[in-house]
Parts: sequence; structure tokens; C-alpha cells
Amino acid sequence: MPLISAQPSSTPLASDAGNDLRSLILAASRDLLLAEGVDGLSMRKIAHKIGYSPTALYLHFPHKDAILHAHLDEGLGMLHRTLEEALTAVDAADTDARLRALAETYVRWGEANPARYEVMFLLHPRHMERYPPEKFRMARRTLDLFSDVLVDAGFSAEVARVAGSAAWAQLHGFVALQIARRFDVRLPADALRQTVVDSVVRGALAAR
Amino acid sequence: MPLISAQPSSTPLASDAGNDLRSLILAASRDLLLAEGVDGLSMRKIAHKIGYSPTALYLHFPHKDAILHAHLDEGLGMLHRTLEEALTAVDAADTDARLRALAETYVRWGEANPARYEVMFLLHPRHMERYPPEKFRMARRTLDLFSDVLVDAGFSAEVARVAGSAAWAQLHGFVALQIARRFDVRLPADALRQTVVDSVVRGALAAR
DNA sequence: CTGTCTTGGTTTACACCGTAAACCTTGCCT
DNA sequence: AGGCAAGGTTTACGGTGTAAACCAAGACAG
Repeated sequence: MPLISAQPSSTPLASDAGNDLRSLILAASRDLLLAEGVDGLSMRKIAHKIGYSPTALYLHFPHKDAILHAHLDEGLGMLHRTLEEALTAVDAADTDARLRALAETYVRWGEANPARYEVMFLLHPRHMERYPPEKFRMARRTLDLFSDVLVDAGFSAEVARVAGSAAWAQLHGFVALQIARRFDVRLPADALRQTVVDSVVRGALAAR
Repeated sequence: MPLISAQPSSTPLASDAGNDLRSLILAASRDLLLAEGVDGLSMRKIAHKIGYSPTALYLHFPHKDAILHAHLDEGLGMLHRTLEEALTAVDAADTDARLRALAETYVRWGEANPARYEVMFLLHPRHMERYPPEKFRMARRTLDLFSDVLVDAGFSAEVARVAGSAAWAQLHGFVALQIARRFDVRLPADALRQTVVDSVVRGALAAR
């Protein structure tokens, strides 16, 4: 039992419905993450927020990165569902429209969820060294959405995988620079995003 | 005078020819940077390496980020020269070839200089807060190489700037994921890079 | 020649970090 | 009642960037 009673997360998700400490940690760290970004997250801050001692967190997570990984998984799930949903809203026979939906949705999701995107794709490789390989594999299911569309369009599996990864990389570049605010502020963001999406869709279709 | 005599940098550059402490700091931090990456760089390590006390570094740099920024500038200069050189090796009238040279060279430079690329474009925004705005502006000269080619090809200045930034972003995505080792290792790296470069060049040309 | 100011450092200290090790308290089971 | 396991806490280590105080040597004015 903690010394100080914990205050509930401001935005409880279904996944931390339980009252166990693990759920408290996840909820508190999510609050911190969304409010202050990934470098505003420390074991001591999380612990303080929920009224436990810092080392209590190690009863439920082997290290800080494991907490990061939990949020990575959560974000991956969110993104995956968002992309799948975007696909359903579009003519299943229209390859161009499907790719465009995927690309546009991916980019907009990243822009709208910078802290989550950071945990998912901007984390330094050092933080990924202990990420379980089987989860790594599962994480690629999201990437597969791109190549699946290409396979449906008649691309060979091999080409589709390369083209899908290429498309992902190109979109990632835009999101990463956008989140890092590296673009000239005078640049019209909408036109820029549009140009990138167009380029990626066209490039994927031409990869055949 | 330091307590311990400093050992010279293993790879002295022209820019730190002087024997003053500032040059020593830059040389030592570059060694550390290239050997261990950006998170292997600490004020204490640099100081120890050159035989000074950690706080001596603050006589020549206002904070650690300023040291990072110095290397950022250096890397930017290297990249800029590399790209310009690549342009001279190609028919000045062939827009496609010029763009392709720029794109391919950019990507390969990033892959070959991961530690420098990290300092230049992968640093957390937090480290850029104190980066001098006038240098920020100068840094964009490199990006301008892309849009200049498009302007030469008859694009309007406005469109060229957007398309140039878009091209940069897409290439950056590939380099960033490559450096972070996020791609499936079974994916053929050459085909992937080729696909990205093709896509970016085609996309830029189509932006008109 | 002496006293003061400046330059270029050092020492010490603060507030933070992740986390290993030892310890303590409570409740269950035999 | 005795032992044990679960679920914590305390303390500690080695690391971080950097602010503040201090100190020694040289330049220079009176």
C-alpha cells in the first residue's frame, strides 16, 4: 500500500481499468507522456504522481524502457486501428484512393499525436535494444497495411514489401520533421503535406 | 593550465588547428561523438579526455548544446559541400539527373555518417531551443540546393520551395529509419534506397 | 615595488536521473 | 505459533548538466 493515496488518471483508458499498481503506472506515465513528451517522463515523477516510491515501479516493469514500450504498443494499436478505419471509408478497388487514405491518415495521425509518435518511431535506438523481438515483428503489421494494398493491386510480394517500406519511410520523414519543427514556419503546411502524400502515392504505384 | 596533459585528437580537422581550449574541446567532443554517438557525449567525458575540469568547458561554450551545435554546423558544411560536388559531376541541363544526384548523395551521406546526421537532424527539439536563429536560416541553404534545381527547371519559387522541402523530408525519413535500424533486416537495402530515391525524384518533378 | 583587476581555470555543490540491494511489514498457510 | 512470500520502502551508487564560490598567476597603475 502506498503512503499517499493516488489520484486517478485524467484520461483513463480501457486498458488500465484494473486498480492494480501496473495500471496506475501506465495511466500516470501516459499523462506525463502526453503532457510533457517523452523526456518529461521519469521514474521518479511517475512514482511521485501515484504516491509510491520510485523503486516500486520495478516490481511491475523491469526497467523504464519497458514502460515506454507499453505506450509504444498502445500507440501502435491506435494507429493501426485508425488506418484500418480509413481504409474502410474508401473504395476497395481503387488502389490510388486506398494508398492516399493510408498516407494522409498516417501523416495526420502523427501530427495530431506527437508524443505518441515520438515513443513509437522517434525513440533513440538505445531505448529499443530491449524491445521484445516478437513485438517488433507484430509492430510491422501496421506497415503491412501499405504493402497489402500493393499486393491487392497485383504487385509481387517482394516488390510490395519494398515499396511499402519506402512509402512508410517517406511519410515518416515528413512527420518527424514536422514534430521537430524543422520546417520553415513560413512554408504552407497543407501544401507541403499534400505534396508529400502525392509523391508517396505516385512513387508506390510506380514501383511495380 | 590543465592538471593532466591532453592527448591530441586522432583526427584533427583544419577547423581546430589552434591550441586553445576551445579547439581541444571541439576535437575531443568530435572523437567522442563519432565513436559513441550523441548520447555518449557528456561534459565530464570531454573534460576528462582533455585533462580539464568539467566546468572549464563553460568558459568557452555557454552550455552543452552549444557544443552539439558546433558539430551540427560542421556536419552541415560537410553535407553541403558533398552535395554541391555531386551536382558538378552531372549534366547541368538534366533536371532529373541533378535531382537524382542530390537525393542519392544525401541519403548515402547520411547512412555513412550516422553520428553527424544524428546531431544535425535527429536531435530532440529540446536541444535546438537555443540554436541561434541566424544559423538556422543559414542551415537551410543546404535544403535550397533541392529547390534551386527545381527553379532552374522552370518551377515557380513558391512551388520549388515546397517541393524541395517535401523531397528533403522524404529522404530524411529513409535515413532516419535506416540509422535507427527500424527496417526489417531482410529487406534489401539497395532496392529500398533506390525505390525511395526514384519516388522522391519523380515526386519533385511532378509537383510543378 | 606594491596593490588591484582580469583571465583562466578548479572545487564544491545542487538537483536531477535509472536502478541495485537491503530491509521491513503484512497476511496467509501449515 | 512459525515460516514464508508478496508488496512495498529506504538507502545507496554512479551518472548527468551546470551554478557559485574560490583561487593562482599575470598585467598594469600609482
